[in-house]
Amino acid sequence: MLRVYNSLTRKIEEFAPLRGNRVKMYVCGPTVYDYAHIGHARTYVSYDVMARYLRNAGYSLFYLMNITDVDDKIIQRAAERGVHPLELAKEFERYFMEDLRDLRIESVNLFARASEHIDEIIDLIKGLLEKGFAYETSTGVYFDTEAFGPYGELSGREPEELSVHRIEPDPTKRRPQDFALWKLRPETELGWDSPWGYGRPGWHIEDTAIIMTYFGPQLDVHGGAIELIFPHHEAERAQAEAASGVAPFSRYWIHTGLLTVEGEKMSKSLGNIISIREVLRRYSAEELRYFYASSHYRSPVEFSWENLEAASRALDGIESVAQEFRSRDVSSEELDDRGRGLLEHLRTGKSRFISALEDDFNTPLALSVLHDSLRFTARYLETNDSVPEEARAEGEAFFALVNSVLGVFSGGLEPSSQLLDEVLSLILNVRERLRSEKRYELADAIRSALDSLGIRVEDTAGGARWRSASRRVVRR
RNA sequence: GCCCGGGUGGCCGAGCGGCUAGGCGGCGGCCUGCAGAGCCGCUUUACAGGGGUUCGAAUCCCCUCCCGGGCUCCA
Repeated sequence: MLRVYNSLTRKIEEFAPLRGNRVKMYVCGPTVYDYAHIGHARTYVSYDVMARYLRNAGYSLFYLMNITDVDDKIIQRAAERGVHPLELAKEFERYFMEDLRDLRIESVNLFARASEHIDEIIDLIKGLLEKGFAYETSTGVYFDTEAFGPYGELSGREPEELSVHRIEPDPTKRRPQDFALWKLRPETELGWDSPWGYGRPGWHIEDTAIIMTYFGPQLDVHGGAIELIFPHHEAERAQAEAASGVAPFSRYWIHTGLLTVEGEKMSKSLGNIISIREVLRRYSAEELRYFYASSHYRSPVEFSWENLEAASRALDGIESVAQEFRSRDVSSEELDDRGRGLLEHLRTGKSRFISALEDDFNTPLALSVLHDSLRFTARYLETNDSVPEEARAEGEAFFALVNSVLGVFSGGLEPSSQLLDEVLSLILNVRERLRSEKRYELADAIRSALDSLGIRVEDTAGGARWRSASRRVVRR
């Protein structure tokens, strides 16, 4: 039974979708005006793991993500470059999609652009005005936070503290905490006609409109990074529940912790950005995903190249043992005590791995279970040449599960092509010959040349063995 | 200032009333032409500080200190 932390109740709750085993999940997507960084990746990989887990556990998941392509920052950046805002947005949306692909994120069912849901946004605002949750002024349409009782509940704020503000509020608003649903803008700027005049939607309304378009008044999981809980998610919830009269808008509100660098969150304003593509030039997606999985999704995660390197080494050890395990001969003889022990250990390992994930997606604990199982396996391999077929099947199932949820194994665990196998065995045979003739310089040169191709050669007592090490993204 | 999270061994990071977490790094050993990986041993009587509750506290309660985030740009 899956249990998840719900930000709304601040408790771990049993996960039960609104209808049967169907799960509607929405995650706040990017504002596409620049390259995404590894803080964004942390969030998207976290939800990817949750999505993979849910599907693996038998849920029928529909995963929806918005693309914010209407936004002041996009407009500003486009003006600087002398291009149309939607052109600029398209360009960075393309880069974002490339990043997702390179991060092995394929779990999103539908991406929805704000610019393509203006009608729905306008309808939603109309509804809010009719029900008395919004009011019109000379600068736009605003949400009346006082009319919506539970405002502040999600982020745990009292009404009086909500009026505190850093930026001078629009003077036509009734209260500082009221927020824009529609902003009137000059016709020279990007915008659309509306019953209230030419302009653009406010920050929060696109998400609500998109969710309600595809999911109706309720969804199961609403996700995003913790920094969005206020005011963004607070506002989304208010808009939706006010408009539909149905509560809760989202059954579970899930928030990911932020990625920090030297203790501070990664953000443009601090100038401590490392882009996804920059990291993927040096480390594989699998290594980065392992790094993320090694801390809990709600905890802040401190990025450093050293920490990523440590993750890479840990993953390397896992792959090495797994590879060795699968390369051994299979024995179909009756199980002896040790064989039975291995089988049992792998079986309980797999179930403990699942239990860890069921506990609010505790990936660090799940990884420790994996290490534990592999250490046991490695010990077995120290003193046994072959692997009982039952244990082999159990191990394969375990690794397949790990990979389908976490996506941390690179080519090393995929079946390689026959041609590659044959070519490598040819090369390694020649190299063996060189070694037996003590021509080590040439043998070592071959090993290091293969290594730079992503083929790691390891000489063991039983002969040379190779595996494809993590594949870095190579962009032409 | 107010509101949320946190502070666990050299580093990362689970645990959240009793049971060796795990990983990375370092040192020694086995194996080995070298490298790598693995195995064995050590680093390991760690839980910010101070009070309390309890037979028993990293875990519960109170106080203090420190760090991160939010307080209408943000994944």
